[in-house]
Formats: sequence, C-alpha cells, structure tokens
Amino acid sequence: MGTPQNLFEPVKNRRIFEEVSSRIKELIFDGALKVGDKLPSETQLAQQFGVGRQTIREALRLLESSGFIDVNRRGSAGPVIKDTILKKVSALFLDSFRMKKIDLAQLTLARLEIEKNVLRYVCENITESEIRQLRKNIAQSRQKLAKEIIPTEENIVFHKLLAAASKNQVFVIVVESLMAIVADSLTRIGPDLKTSHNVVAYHDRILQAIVDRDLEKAADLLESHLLEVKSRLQPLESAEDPVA
Amino acid sequence: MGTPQNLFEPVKNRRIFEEVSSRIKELIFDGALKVGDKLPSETQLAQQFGVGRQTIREALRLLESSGFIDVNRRGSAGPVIKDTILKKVSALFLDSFRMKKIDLAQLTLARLEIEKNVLRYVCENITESEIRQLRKNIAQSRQKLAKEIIPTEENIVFHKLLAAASKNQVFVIVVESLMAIVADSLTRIGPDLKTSHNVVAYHDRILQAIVDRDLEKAADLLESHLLEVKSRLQPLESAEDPVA
DNA sequence: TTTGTCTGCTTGTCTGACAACCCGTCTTAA
DNA sequence: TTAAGACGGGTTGTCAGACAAGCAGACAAA
Repeated sequence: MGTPQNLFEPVKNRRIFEEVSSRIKELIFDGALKVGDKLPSETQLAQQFGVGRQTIREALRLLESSGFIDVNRRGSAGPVIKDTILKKVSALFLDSFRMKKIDLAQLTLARLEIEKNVLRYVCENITESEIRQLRKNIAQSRQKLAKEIIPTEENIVFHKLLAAASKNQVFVIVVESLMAIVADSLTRIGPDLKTSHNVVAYHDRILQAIVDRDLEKAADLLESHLLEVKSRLQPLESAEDPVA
Repeated sequence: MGTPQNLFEPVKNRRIFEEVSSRIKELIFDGALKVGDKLPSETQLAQQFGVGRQTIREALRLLESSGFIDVNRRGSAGPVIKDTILKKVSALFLDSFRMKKIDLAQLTLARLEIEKNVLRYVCENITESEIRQLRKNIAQSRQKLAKEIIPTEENIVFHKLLAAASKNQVFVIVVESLMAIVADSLTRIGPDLKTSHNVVAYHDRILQAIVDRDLEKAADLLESHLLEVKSRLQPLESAEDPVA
C-alpha cells in the first residue's frame, strides 16, 4: 500500500533487433510497405540500418513469427510483406490449449455461445453467394463421404464460412482460432465415417434453417451438433498425459 | 478443373532453428520443462543440440515471441521457461486491429455479444470473493477519480475480472485481447474526467445487478455502457490516416 | 519449344571475437 | 561485525567473415 508502483516506467532497454523489427512494423502500419512488397536482402538491410546481419535476421524472425513477412527460402529474392497474422493468432491459441489452459468442456461451451451469436448475425446478413458457398461446401463433403474419405477439412471450413458470413472480423478471428484447436484434436482421434455422415447431416440442416431464417431452430441444431462433437472428442481429454 | 492440386505435398524443408524451437516446445508441453525452470546458456544449448549459437539464438527468438520463455538481458543466467502466451495473443490481436482488419464498430458489437455471454456465466457462478474483488476495483477507481486521476487501468481490469468470474478460460483470452485494443485506443484519445465518472458509475450498477442476480438488467446496463464507450472512441476512427 | 547448364545472388549456418553487463565473492573500510 | 566497494567468471548482444545449399534468370543446346 502507500507506495505507488508505476511512477517510474522502466527505462526502455530495447535490443537493436527489436528496434529494427518495430521500425519495419511501423512502415507496414503506415502503409509505406504494402502486402506483396519485397524487402531488400538481408545484407542490404544490414547496410541500410547500419547493423550486422545477425541482428537483421533476428528482427526478421520476429516479424515472421508475428505474421508480417514471409521469408523466402535459400536463393530467391528478399522477404515479402504478407499478412498472416490470423494464422499466427490461431497457432498461439492452440499453444494455449496445449499448455492445458483450456479444456474441451470450456472450449465447447465458449464455442457454442460464440457460434450462436454468429448465427444471429448470419441470419440477418447472409447473402445468396454465401449460401451457395455453404451449399458447395456440403456438396464437397458428401462427395468425399461417397468415396469413404473423411471430409475433416470441409467440416471445419463450414464453421469458418459461417463466421465470415456474420460480417464481423472479430468473430472470424475467434472462430478461426477455436477451430484450429478442434482440427488439431480431430487429428489425434481415429477417423470415423459414421460420425462424419452425422456431422454433414447436421451442417445441412443448420444451413436449411438459416435459409429459412429460422434462428431458433438453427441455434438448437448447432447446440446438439456441438455437444455431439464434444462427446466425440471427450475421450481425448483423459487419455492424454501418458507420461508418468 | 480435372487437375488435382494437392496430390504432392511440399517436401518439408524445416530450418534447423525451427526444429530446435519445436523440440524445446515439446519438452514444455510434455512437462519435462516447467515454468520457472532455467534453460542452459546459449553456448551450452548450441553444444548440446550440436548446432551453432546463431541457430540457437533464432530458436530462442521464436520461443520468446510465442511467450514460452523469457530471455534475461546481458549477463545473468540462461533463458527461463515462462508462460506469457496470453499476452502474445493480445498483442497479435492488437496488430490485427492496427492492420485495419477490425474496426471499432465490429469490435464493440462483438465485445457486446461476448461480454453478454460472460455475464450469464458470471451470474450463475460468481463467488463472494470475486464480488469483493470487483467492489475493490470500483473503490480504487473512485479513489483515483477523487484525486482527479483517470482510472483507465482499473476500468479495463473490471472487464477482465468479469471474464475471469465466468470460469471459462476462452472468454478470458478473448476479452483480454479485445480489451488490449480498447486500452490502446484509449491512450490515443484525450483523457476525460467526466466520462470516467460515468464509466465507473456504470460498472457499479452492473456489479449491483450481478449481485442481485438480475441478468437482464446487467445485460442492458452493459449494452448502454459499451455503446457509450463506442461513441466516445468513434472520433478516432475517422481521425486516423493523416497520411496522404 | 523444351531441356540442360551456368552464373550470380540470397539464405542458412558456423566460427570467432568482443563490449556490456549481471551475480556471487572477496576485500576493505567504517 | 557489517556494509560498501572492487574483482572475475560467465552470459547476452552484436559484429564480421566464411561457405554450402539453393533459386532465378540468362544462355546454349536439342
């Protein structure tokens, strides 16, 4: 008590590569560097910033892992400005999950609530073209099923398409992140053709409810659907940690 | 059409530092390395992995920027295992915002929906101790206001405390991320004592509604509260981009 | 037109070097 | 006795130089 703590901010002891990294970041935010633009090669960057190449490399690692650039492999031209921040957010979300900060019950619950919100906006805003996309997605799943292939990817995409149709980027990011965890969990579990048929059937009925603008029905279907997915993934939860 | 495209997956050409980074990550996931443990020094790591120090450094940069380790500055001992993934997620979310992928209207809308969900779980699960924390938070805000200091930090914390009281880590992460954006936006706007009084008053009434287990009232108050915050931040949206 | 080869440049990695810096230890002075 | 100051070993941050692997475009050959 009594002693105020944040009076003296820490003197910023930034490392040079952090400074370089955030300078480049600012250039991107300001629009001076746009997606698709190419950065000079490492040697040139080193000269221009007046630092060593190792410093530049570490700065590039930072930018790369934050989703701002894409470093070409050996040989070809310099780093390219790209925007893959979303993928990086999802990856970190997955890391959180793997650090046991989230369990499947919490995940499903949150997913349910958030996707219900999404559904509301979807029912209000969905366009014909988006409906076509969803229909196409279901058709692709069915084609795979007919060949006895599990359409995992397509089933994940269905939910991402829904999020996109809400026209709210925040939902897109969050759903994308949650689905990354679901996708990861699904790869750990054996494939199951019968369940997949069920999943696709649910997706189809949900889409139908959306087309009918029947929000309540869509939400109910979604709830049953997710609870089923949860019970399917549940065994994973306890089966993990085989470490002594 | 006709030509299948994903038949040949790209030969994975992982760089050594990526390999090193993910090896260490796995050790953390497996529990072989726990939070607080110290990694060997860079030179020792280089020897043990049989690679150069530069490679180790780049691996450490990766781990650092993903929130797995904390590298001590010059001099003191080796890197320490830490878990600051959440902070990194928030930082990336903020980057998304700065890349104009999210605007304030979308943000507020999503925040409203998600915090309403949170409120529902809060009303069901909140404990006495959490109520005390929230009360304390409001009291602190009032103290600052009495000294004519804007309690920005406390006001942000209020919403984080609510999220925590939902007992769902997913909501915690999402709210944390959204509030990082709000906090950042608030620093760009001039302080406003009068508005702050209003904010704290809202928080107080929301807490009261929660204590009364009056979900509907709490949700209504939250909605008005957030819409007010939105209208306060709105000027920022158009005032940006002074670049020609 | 397609295929093979060559050249130059870029990235990935290693090695060696050194200043700045932290921490525990030892010395010294009050 | 104890507290302040000096010392030394170990560590990080950064630089410089080196070289193999690999790509891209030019050019030659089939």
